[in-house]
Amino acid sequence: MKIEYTLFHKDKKTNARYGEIKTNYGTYETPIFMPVGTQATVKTLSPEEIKQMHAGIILSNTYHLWLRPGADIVKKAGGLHKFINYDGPILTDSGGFQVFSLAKPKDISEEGVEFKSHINGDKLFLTPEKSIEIQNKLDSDIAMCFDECPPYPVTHEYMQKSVERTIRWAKRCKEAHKNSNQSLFGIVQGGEFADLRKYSAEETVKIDFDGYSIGGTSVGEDKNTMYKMIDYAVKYLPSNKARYLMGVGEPTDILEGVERGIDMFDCVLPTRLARHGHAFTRMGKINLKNAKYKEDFSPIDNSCDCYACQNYTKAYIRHLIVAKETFGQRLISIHNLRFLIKLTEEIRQAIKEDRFLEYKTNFLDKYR
RNA sequence: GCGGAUAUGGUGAAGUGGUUAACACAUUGGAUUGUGGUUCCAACAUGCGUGGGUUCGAUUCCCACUAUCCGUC
Repeated sequence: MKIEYTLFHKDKKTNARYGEIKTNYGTYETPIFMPVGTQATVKTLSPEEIKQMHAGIILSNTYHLWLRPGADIVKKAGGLHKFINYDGPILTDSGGFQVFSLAKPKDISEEGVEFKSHINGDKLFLTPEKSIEIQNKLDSDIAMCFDECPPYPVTHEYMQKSVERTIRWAKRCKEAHKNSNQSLFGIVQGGEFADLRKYSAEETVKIDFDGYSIGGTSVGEDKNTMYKMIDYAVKYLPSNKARYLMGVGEPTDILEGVERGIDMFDCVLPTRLARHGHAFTRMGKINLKNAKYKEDFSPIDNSCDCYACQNYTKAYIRHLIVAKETFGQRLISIHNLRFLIKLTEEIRQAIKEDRFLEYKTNFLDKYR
């Protein structure tokens, strides 16, 4: 079956909403944060550890899995869930963002995008139909439309052409998508332009997808611009479908997104920061490599219930990171992901009790 | 004991008779938002073993001393 979104409660003072998403692999409350596992693994972590931190949906990636090991191999394995031994829901990104972010140089035409593999330089051609075909083979629960994610900033003229093309591609994605067990999300683009966000949202909604996401954020714009991009788009999205803000994962931005009516977030930040020794705490982000933690035998965050905080000290984790031991990367990854997941748990509770703004203010008061 | 060589920041190591003494590692900060896990940026020797001398000026030339290394007895 397709996923089903149910809205339970809307905050009285803001657009924040509490709901749930029913999937073939369980039901999950929203707002939700989704860990990213680009290459069919959340870097450094096992599926068991992902489950232990009460994660719901995880992400994987069309582009990366297409190049390696190849969609057919995943299909032969019995689909992504079996291949990676994860029995929770999986969302696959379409490859649109990767084409933009790492497969340069690229040549965008109406048919699709020609670019070079970042692995071996192979000439590749990705189209909406191809992306959907790959995602079908991967057998994820939620597939994303193949879109163009233009850099920031770009002229209104360019963005308009890009948005129109992304809408035509969205139609082709919908047309190519036949899998009744897989949901398909449309993506709203339009950069920082209010009129284009509106146009993109309205046209994408007309095509009728199982959920909608806001793309083209966190590509270098400042935070206020990003919040405006959300505002411009979200008001044209139907309230009975899930809304997904792509690539956003700073605690501050999650709160701002939730306030504006976003249900789903994903971000590489918690795991990437972890690999570089940075950890989220209630008081803000800290750099565990800092010399001041050499003899700090307290956990990363006293109030955290994660495996790392229950068992290990800053001094030890700092040593592991400085010594480039992967166990350190794992411990902080576990902590950072759990931190964001717990944040969304608390957000949901706050929305239920109509005190989201109060919660947000309290959180931001201490954070940073 | 004799002969020879070398002495540059935490480490390895460039370099020059004259403005800011390369670079790398380490260290210390910072960055990172639909992940190219090993990335990027920045700071870091007021001084070139010690003491004299030559020179307008010496880390660079000369002398002594000290230390280290090699050879030799």
